[in-house]
Amino acid sequence: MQIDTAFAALSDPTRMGIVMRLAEAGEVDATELAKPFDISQPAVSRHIKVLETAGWVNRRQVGNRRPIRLNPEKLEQIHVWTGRLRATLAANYSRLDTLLEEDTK
Amino acid sequence: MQIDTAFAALSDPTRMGIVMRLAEAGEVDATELAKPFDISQPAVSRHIKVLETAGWVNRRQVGNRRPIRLNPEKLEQIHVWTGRLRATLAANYSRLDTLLEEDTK
DNA sequence: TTACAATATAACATTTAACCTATATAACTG
DNA sequence: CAGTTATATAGGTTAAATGTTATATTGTAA
Repeated sequence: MQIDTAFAALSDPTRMGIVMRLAEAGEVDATELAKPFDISQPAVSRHIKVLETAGWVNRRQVGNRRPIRLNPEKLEQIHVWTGRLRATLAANYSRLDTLLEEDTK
Repeated sequence: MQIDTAFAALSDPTRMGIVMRLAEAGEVDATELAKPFDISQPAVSRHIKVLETAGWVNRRQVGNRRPIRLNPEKLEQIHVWTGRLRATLAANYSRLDTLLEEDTK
């Protein structure tokens, strides 16, 4: 499942910004995507590649442009994962609190 | 909100392993937490610190031990964030698909 | 108080990530 | 075909992350 790879891809503010923008704008060309950032075009190109490798975005070819869009499955995967972990945690929480009280005594 | 910091903290497999274990075990001492990993005790200690700084875990002091536990709020935060982004994406999706069809023509 | 156990910090080496400029590739335009 | 636009790759530099060993700190226990 390589869930840590998915997290690693979002650990950079530029990539996070790209993901947020794609969620709102739907589909954006690489060049357009690069504009708000104060780094070079090649740098953005590599960020996009990192996101693609991690499964966060898909690219298609339209003429000489490469529109990028979010892969909703990846988002879903993280959402589900956090949901499950939350459930696991909640299940263990009451037991844990009991232990904490004993410790305090 | 520094959501990318939260993701960065989970971008390392050791830290991800620590978080998973804490979700299941509730609360674990630093030494105990280090055992499954093939790295030194100081390395694990630093990973714990990264998680703590990012808000993923809390430590308390019990004698000369430092039991660690997950901070459920952080998990909740990520869960909510992915949920919202998913909603945003879904809202834009029908519009996007229309665009894609026009392109294909 | 002396020694031990749990954990953190320091100092240093090594790997990885991110950036830049220059250049390559591929498609569009005249 | 020649020039331009969009994007990717290569080569090199710098900074950040990670790991190691040695040592410091703090609490426990004899």
